[in-house]
Amino acid sequence: MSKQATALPLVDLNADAPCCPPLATRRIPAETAAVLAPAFKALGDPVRLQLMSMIASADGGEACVCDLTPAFELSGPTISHHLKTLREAGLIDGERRGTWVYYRARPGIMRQLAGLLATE
Amino acid sequence: MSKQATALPLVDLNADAPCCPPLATRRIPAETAAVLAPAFKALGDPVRLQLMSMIASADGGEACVCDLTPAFELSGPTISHHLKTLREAGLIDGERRGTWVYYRARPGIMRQLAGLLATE
DNA sequence: AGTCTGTCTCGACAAGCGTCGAACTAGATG
DNA sequence: CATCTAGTTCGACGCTTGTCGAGACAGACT
Repeated sequence: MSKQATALPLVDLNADAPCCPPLATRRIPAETAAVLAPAFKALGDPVRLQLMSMIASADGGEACVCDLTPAFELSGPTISHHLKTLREAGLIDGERRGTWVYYRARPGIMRQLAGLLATE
Repeated sequence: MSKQATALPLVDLNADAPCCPPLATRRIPAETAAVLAPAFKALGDPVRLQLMSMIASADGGEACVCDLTPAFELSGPTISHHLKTLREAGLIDGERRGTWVYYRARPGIMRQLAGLLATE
């Protein structure tokens, strides 16, 4: 349930400190782009962007799938698929507790992405 | 050359002030997600992420296609296609000056995206 | 006008993605 | 054990995307 994209080279997506200077400050190396692009890609779908926001802004920092699914006019498998995509991009982490599954945001990678886009 | 995604409702991608509170503060409305997701999607390709960085970090704030293309092992049409994608996402703006075409980053939307991801 | 160079458009192709229903698994509860 | 519910996985379907080569277009320079 906490499966990670396996082999995260050179860039630590969980670090608190920014991995790299803003995109506009210095040209991103190809390896960095290869690691970070999938995270942006995962956020590049309206449903996943909303899911991400619902999870990150949820009370207690976590959201139950049972609360996420009915917020969309989409089938359960489709929501599950989007959550898997976010998970494999390293943006969220899921945990089963009894009957329900809860997801929480991984703050490290969010900081990496925000730092990269910073214009300062 | 400065074609825009036409009809930007509710959210002004060029504004200097953030359009909305961070993703983790309040749940993003569907309309906002629909407007912002395409920008993340455009950044969700390693080549485009590098292009974006090369343009945004270039001397004078602009980069010539003639300098961008040879930086990748890709055909001219492919680079041109990626630049068009970034353009249509509102991330860059192109201008022809004589023989060459120059692209520059649109700082407003970058701020919107960074603000949305801010964890504060 | 002719030509050369830089960039874009077009058409094609394989690969990837979003969606669904059906079938499956994990826990809870009878 | 039987059954019910919450989520996930699987297989399939059409649509989108990344890539290319061929050709078109725009300026510069003979």
